[in-house]
Amino acid sequence: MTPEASGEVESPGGRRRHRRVSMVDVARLAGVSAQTVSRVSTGHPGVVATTRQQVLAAMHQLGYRPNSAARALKNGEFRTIGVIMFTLASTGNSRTLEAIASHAANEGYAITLIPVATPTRDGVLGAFTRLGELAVDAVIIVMEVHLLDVATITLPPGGHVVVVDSDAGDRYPVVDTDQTDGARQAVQHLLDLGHRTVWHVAGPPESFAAERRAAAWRSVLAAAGRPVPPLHRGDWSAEAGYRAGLVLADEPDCTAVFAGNDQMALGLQRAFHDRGRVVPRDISVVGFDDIPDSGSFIPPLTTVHQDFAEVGRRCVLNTLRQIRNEPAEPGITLVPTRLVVRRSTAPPPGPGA
Amino acid sequence: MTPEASGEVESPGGRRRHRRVSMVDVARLAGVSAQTVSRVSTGHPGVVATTRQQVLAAMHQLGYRPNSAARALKNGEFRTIGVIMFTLASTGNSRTLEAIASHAANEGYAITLIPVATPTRDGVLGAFTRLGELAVDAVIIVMEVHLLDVATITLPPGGHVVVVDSDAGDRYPVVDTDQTDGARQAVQHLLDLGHRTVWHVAGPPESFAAERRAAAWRSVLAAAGRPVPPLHRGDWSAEAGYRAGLVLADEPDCTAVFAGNDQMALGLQRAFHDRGRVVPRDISVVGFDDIPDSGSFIPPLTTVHQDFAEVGRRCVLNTLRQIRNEPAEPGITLVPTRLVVRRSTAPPPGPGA
DNA sequence: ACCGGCCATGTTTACGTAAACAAGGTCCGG
DNA sequence: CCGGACCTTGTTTACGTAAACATGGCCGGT
Repeated sequence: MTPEASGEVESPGGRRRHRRVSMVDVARLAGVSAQTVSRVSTGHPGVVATTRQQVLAAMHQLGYRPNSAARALKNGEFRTIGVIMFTLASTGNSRTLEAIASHAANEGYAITLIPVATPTRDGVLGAFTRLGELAVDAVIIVMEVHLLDVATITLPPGGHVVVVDSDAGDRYPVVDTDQTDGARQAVQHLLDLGHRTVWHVAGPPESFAAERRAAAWRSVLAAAGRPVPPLHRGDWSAEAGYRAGLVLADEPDCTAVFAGNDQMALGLQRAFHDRGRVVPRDISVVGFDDIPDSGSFIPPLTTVHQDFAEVGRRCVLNTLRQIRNEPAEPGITLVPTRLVVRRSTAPPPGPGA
Repeated sequence: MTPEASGEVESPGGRRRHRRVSMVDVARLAGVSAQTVSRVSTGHPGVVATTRQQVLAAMHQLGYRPNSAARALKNGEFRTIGVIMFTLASTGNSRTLEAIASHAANEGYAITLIPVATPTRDGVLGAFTRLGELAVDAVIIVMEVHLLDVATITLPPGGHVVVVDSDAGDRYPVVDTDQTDGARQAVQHLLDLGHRTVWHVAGPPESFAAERRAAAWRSVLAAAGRPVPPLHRGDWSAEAGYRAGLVLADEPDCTAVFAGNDQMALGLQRAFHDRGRVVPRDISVVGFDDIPDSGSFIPPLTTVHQDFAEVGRRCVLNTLRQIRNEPAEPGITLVPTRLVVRRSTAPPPGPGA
C-alpha cells in the first residue's frame, strides 16, 4: 500500500525517468571493478567467495538487474525465440504456443509472439520483412495454411527456422503431428467395427493438416478395397460440421463419419441429433484433436488425440539445436497420435433392425 | 553442457561467422557517414532526397536490418510489451492474447510472452523476479487467479503495468470484462422467462471472475426477493459441469441453471441429457463466454458474450498511454457483455405437466 | 631466496546506434 | 558584397556489458 516503500536513489522529482542501476553503480558500492560485477552476474568462476558476497549484497541493495539490451548487443544473442502464428483461435495453436513458451522459458529463452493478422500473402511478407529487425535468435513458424511456399521466404537473421504443421521441403526442419497415422487410426477403427466404408468431412483445402488427413482417409479405404464416398468440406467450425451433417444424415448408407476435427464432429453430432439419427447406434462419429471438451459431447466423442505439448517441446529442442549449431533433426519430426475411444462409435446397425 | 569456459571453437573450415551488416557498412557503400544512415533509417527529416536514395539503395543491396539491441540500449526502450499469463488453455486468455498481440503490432510493439507454468506463489514470484531483466517497456498481467496480491509484487522496470481480470486495488489500471453485468443479464433473462429462481454452478473460488459472477447471481436473486439455492462449484471444466449436473438433475425444483462458463454448461447439458431432463423443456441452461462452439451444443447454448478482442485492445491502449506518460484511464475499465439467446432457455415447465 | 606460474581482480576496448555538437555550404537581405 | 540564418552532412560521445589483455600478489619447486 505504500507507494514507495524503501526510498532509494530514485529521483524525488516525480516520475522523472530514473536511470537504471548499472554494473558501475554496483561496482562502486561494492568497492570492486565493473568487470568483477559482470563475472558475478554471469556466474563466471574465478571470483573469491568473499568478493562475490559483497557484490551480491550491493546488487541486492541497489536492486540491480542486468540490461538485456546491452547483453544482447555485446553477445550477439537475444535469448529470445520468435513465434509466427496466424491465429490463436484454434486449440492446437494456442496449446502449441503454450508448450513452446514454457519449454523455452525452461531453457532461459523468452518468446516473442509475431501475429500475422491477415493471412494474405502481403500480410505474411510484411511480417517477415519486419522480422529481420526483431530481437530474436531464431524463428518458429506455425503455418497451418499454405498461402505461400515457405521456401520462398527471406531468411530471418542467422537463418534459424523451425516450421510447424507445414511443408517446407527440406529447407528447414519441420515438426508436426503425425496426421497421416492419426487419420489412419480413426478410419481403421471404424472399419474394424464393421462399417462398410467411412465418410469424411475435411477441413479447408488450404490447410496442410486437412489435406494430409483426407489423403490418409482415402488411402486407407483404397487399401482395404472399400468404396470412397464423396468428400465433404468444412472450415473447421462446428457450424460447417452441422451443415455437412444435415446432408450426410440423408445418405441412407452413411453409417460412419470421420470428421477433420472435433469441432466439426460436434456440429455433425448436433445435425444427426436434429435429424433423429442416434449416435452411435445409427451412425458413428470420430473426431481429431481431442480438445478438452470432447469428452463431454453428447455422446462423448471418440477422437484422435494430438500431443500439442510434445510438438511444442520438439520445436524448442530443434530450435535450440540450430542456435547452438548442433545438428538438428533433419527433415520432418513426427509426433505420434493416439486414438481415444469414447462413446460416439459402435458397430453399424444390423441389416435386420 | 560442460561448464568449462574454454569453448572458443573457431573452426576455420566451417562456415564463416557472418557478421551482421551495420550502419557503418551501409555508410561506406553509400559514401556517407553512419549518422546519415541512421537518419534515413529512423525516417529523420533533414536528409536530401538524392542522399536518401543512395542510402536506401545501399541498405537494400547489403540487406541491412537495424540492430534492435543497439537501438534499445541507446534509446532506453525496447518497443516490446511483456504479457504474463498463467495458462493459454482457456479460450478467454488466448483470445485476449491474440487481441493484445495484434493491437500491439499495429502500434509497432512486439509481445514477449512470459508463461507462469506453475500457478504457485513461488512460480509467480520467480517470473516477476526474472521480469526485471526482460527486454520490455511495460507489462500486462493476465491474472485470473488471486494467488497473491498483485499490489505486493515488485515493480517491473519503469513501473508500467496493466492488469487484466484481476483486482489490483487502485495501484495499477485494470481492464476487465464486466462480469457483474454479464451475470446479471444471464440471471435476469431466466427470471424474466418465469423461473422462480436460478441455480448457479460457479468456477473455482480462487478465480476473481468466478467470484464476481457468483456475487452478481446472488445479488440479483436477493434483489428480486427470490430464494438463493445452494451454490455448486466447478473448476471450469466440462467434466465438473457434468458432475454438478448429475446432482442438479435430481433437484425437483431446479428449472434454471446459470453456469459459470460455457464448458461447464456443456457438461450440464450432457448430465441433463443422460438423466432424461430435456433442455430447455424441463430445465434451462445459460453459459458465460460465448465460445465459438456454443452455438453448436445440443441444444445451442444461450450464453453471455465476452468481447475478448475489446479487452485486449483496451489493455494495449492503457499500456501505451503509460509508456508515453499520458494519463491512463484510472481505476478499472469495464468491457460490456451481451446476452446471446439461443435455444437452451425457455419458460419453466407448467405445473400440470 | 628466487623465479615462474597461477589466481583474483582491474583496465581497455568494442558491440551498433543516435543524440549532441561541429562544420561547411547556400541563400537572402541590407 | 558581406553577415548571418538555415540547411545538410560529418564527428564525437555514451548507452551497459563482457571479452581480451594487463597487473600484482602468493606459492611451490629448486
